[in-house]
Amino acid sequence: MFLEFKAQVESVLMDAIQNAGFEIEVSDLDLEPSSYADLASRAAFKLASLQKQNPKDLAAHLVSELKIPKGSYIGAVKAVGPYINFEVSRTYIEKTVAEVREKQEKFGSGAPKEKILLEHTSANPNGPLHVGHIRNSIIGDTLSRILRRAGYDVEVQYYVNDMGRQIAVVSWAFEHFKFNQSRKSDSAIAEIYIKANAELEAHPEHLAEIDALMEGVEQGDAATLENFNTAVALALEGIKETLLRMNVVHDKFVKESSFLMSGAVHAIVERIKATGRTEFDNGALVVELADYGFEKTLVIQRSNGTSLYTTRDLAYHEWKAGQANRVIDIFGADHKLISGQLRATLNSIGIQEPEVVIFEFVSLPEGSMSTRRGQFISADDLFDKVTTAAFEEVEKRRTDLSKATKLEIAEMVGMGAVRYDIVRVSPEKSTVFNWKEALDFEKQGAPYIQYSHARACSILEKAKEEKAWEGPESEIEASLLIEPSEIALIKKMAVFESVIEHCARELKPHTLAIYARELADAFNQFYRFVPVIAAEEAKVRAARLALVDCARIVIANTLETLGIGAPKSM
RNA sequence: GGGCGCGUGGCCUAGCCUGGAUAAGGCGGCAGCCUCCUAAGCUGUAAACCGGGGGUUCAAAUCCCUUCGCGCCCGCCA
Repeated sequence: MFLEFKAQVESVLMDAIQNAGFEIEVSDLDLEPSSYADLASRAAFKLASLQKQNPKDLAAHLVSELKIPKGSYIGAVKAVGPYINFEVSRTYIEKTVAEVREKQEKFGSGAPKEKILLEHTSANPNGPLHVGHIRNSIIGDTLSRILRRAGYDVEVQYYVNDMGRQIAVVSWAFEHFKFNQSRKSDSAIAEIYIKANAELEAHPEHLAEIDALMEGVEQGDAATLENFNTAVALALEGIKETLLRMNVVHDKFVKESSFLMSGAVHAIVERIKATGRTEFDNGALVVELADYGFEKTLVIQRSNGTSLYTTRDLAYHEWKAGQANRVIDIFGADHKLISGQLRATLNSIGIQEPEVVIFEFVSLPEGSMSTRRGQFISADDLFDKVTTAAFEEVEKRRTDLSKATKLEIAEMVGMGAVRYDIVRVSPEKSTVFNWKEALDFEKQGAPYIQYSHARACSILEKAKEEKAWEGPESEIEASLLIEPSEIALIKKMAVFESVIEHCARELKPHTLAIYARELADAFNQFYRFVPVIAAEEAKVRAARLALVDCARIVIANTLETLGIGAPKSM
């Protein structure tokens, strides 16, 4: 709805500018929402410098030239100083309500678009996911949900490192340490992986055994492969469980080894060699990328002839490029350089490069996290503590509910809090994990938004019980929705689609988190100031109930896009 | 040493790309609001010269230069 409004403002304003005898680009209209107007134009500033005239006079002049067609989404227009302020019309308000009621869970969705292949998480299967990994999962999953809502056909993949050095260490660890069957499989893997690393550090003479294992896999040795697979499967089983609890789902788990087996790794190395930008450096095959701005060469083959992660990743990206129109990767800040080199190398052989979203690190007060050193807070641990804290909150507030219901709510609230807490911060900000904040269900969090959803549901439920509501299909007079907080709420709902569109274009999921909070703010203020069930007139009550239903829908759609549960009661 | 990112009230963040109207929100502080649809809510209030310095511009948190601080990277690891 908002996008149509904006288009109308653009068209009307461009006409006025033309009628006034000026010329300007649409982008110079500088249309932005502000606290003064639904859309404000700063075109007068631009024209002022071109025409050498006072921007105030220009703004007033342009407003006098404006012609607003009947039934337009544009209501009042005012020149305030150099600004031209546009308000939406009643038509806009009432159509928004009608559109939400009609489209329901589809409200805010865009038209079908091309296929996108999005890769996220892809953590090494050498232990459980920790709080650093889940920033990747949550950014990636939220982005995939945003893109789907925007209309893209999104396939989500997890790239499984099933043959790197770390996995060789895990495999080696299996033969030297006892695997604890009673623990969650990924944690048990981490346990022996940490021991193995300590052992290898103390006795570096064993490192040759790791190299031997890696060569075995590279050459397709059945027994070694089998051992690697067992280790990877165990770790992955636990990781998948953790992802599922976060409401994160991957369509495919793609193994690195498959590209070696298929010959794709060998083929792409040959293709890179054919560009003439490779050379041997102490026996290793390296790619020269100075013309792409990289001082260091990129090693794509060890001197013993085996491939590296990067080599297999090149083959993986070649394959991905053939599967979709766009390829998006979510990587941690430690991948900045390597992903740049990867892109450059792909570009040099004419393969479509991925769009890379980089997020900065989550560290602990005592330093950065490391699975190898055993210094990390596992995601499972965080989830358990958060849902326990949420359960205590529910217990305090709702003595009327069964334990099962309270547990269900606590799970939604706790996991929602985790997801929201991570997604609300823009990815380029590095953060320090803090237990106190993680366990604090503050207003700027998922519980606040979930609570506004529960309140909306509760009003509708009560109205149904009291037979005061004819249900979502009832005829209403939207013209009765005139309270300031009603209008503010409707305007907030109307921009949902444009927020989705913006997040999808910029690949910035945190903007949606901020919108969710603002939407909840708008609903809570409406809730506070406008009686619904207690409304005097039946027609007004019906219109307000319909509005509550709309708010319920848009809040639920927003939460769904954030991958956060929308409890009907809490 | 080089590259990239970040630096906004006591604390955590939004805004920066695409410069413009009082720098926005939360936590914490202070003062209020439950005979009324769930107080995980609402209202009010104090608190920031947007790390420092310089520049561009009619206009800079936003762009440019410089400097300081923090994070990440600069492996035949991933």
